Amino acid sequence: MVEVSRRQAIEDVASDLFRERGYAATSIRDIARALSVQGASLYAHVTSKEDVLWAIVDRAASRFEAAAERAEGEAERRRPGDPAEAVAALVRAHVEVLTGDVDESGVFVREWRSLGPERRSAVLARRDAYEARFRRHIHAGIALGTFEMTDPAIAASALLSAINGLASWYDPKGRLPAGRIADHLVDLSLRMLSSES
Amino acid sequence: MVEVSRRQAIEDVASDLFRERGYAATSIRDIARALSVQGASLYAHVTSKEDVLWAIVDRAASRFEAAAERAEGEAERRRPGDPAEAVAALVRAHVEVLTGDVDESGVFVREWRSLGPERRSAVLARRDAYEARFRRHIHAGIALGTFEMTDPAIAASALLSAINGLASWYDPKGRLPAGRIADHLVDLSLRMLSSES
DNA sequence: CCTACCGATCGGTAGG
DNA sequence: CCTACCGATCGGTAGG
Repeated sequence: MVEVSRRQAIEDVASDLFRERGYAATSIRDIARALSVQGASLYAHVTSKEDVLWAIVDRAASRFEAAAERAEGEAERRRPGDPAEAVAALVRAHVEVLTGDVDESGVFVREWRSLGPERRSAVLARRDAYEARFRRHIHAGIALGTFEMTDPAIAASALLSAINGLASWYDPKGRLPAGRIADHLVDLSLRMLSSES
Repeated sequence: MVEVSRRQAIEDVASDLFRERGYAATSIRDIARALSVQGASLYAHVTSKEDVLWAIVDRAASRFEAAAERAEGEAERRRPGDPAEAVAALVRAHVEVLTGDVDESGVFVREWRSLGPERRSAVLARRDAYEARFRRHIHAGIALGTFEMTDPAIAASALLSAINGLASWYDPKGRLPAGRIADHLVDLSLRMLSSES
């Protein structure tokens, strides 16, 4: 990857290390070593270690939000008011963001708890708003009879957990390409929700 | 909870803290403070910090394995060769272990990566063997036509991720009791797999 | 981006 | 279970 800035290079290396060993177990000097500079030199580009984590988590969150927004819009254009179409689009978009940058997404999924109190609760609120997209379509699908009666909150949590698990086992050089995995997860998700009529 | 031993008290407090802040972000002195003793005093009962993590992870793994073994046995006794019955029993057993001790299970699900290389790969192997139980029943169900055609490895990963997500959001004092949550997750799991015939 | 350095904290040991 | 202490490492600053 071509680095546009030193700051970006730091965040890329940090994403890799944070995902691999976790934020707390990664030191500023670990990041610096991977860039062949002294630890103290990083402070010319970042103000704190948490600052780097925040940049990664915030960018990942924005990517997920933007992709979901676009996916919902396109689903609505294709099949207005169709909850299955909307959920399928959301799942596919989520998988695409996740497989598009495993490091960044993995840090977002697993390491946001290491943020300070205000940022942590800000992330929690954004995650809840994101999950609410799924809850809304599940709720609508139940009302329409497209989806089986179920608890929308549990179904949405289970569904998102299922696809977020990908962050732990997806391997870009693995058996299946990202597109095929997305197909499978869309199928599994819809089957989990759909009524059998 | 009545503590049977000082060692057990240490592990209980450590489970709580490891789950809350993560292993790397929790110091031996944090654990000691929660027990109102000096940090160095803990070393009369444990040989290292990783030793404590290992005890927690190993015990949790054993609980999941034992529960799964029993669940498969009972399912086979009730409905021999019925993959749906087996998966339902496995999911229910898993949820019961998880909700039975959120701290221990949460550490097992999230913090096993902090173990040293040998222990980490031992845990990975046990997790794979555990997941293989699900894969086997899914494979059998597809062969029988009970389950929809799908990739058993992806389906098993997705299913386990979905229920493991519980470790992140289950609240013993929450809206729904553990039993009701288990019912929902069993339903969602079977629906995810079952063919619509 | 470097050297030099700060105070704090880490996991762990010695010896009682 | 305590006091006293070890060497190592931590995030971060000063001053160039």
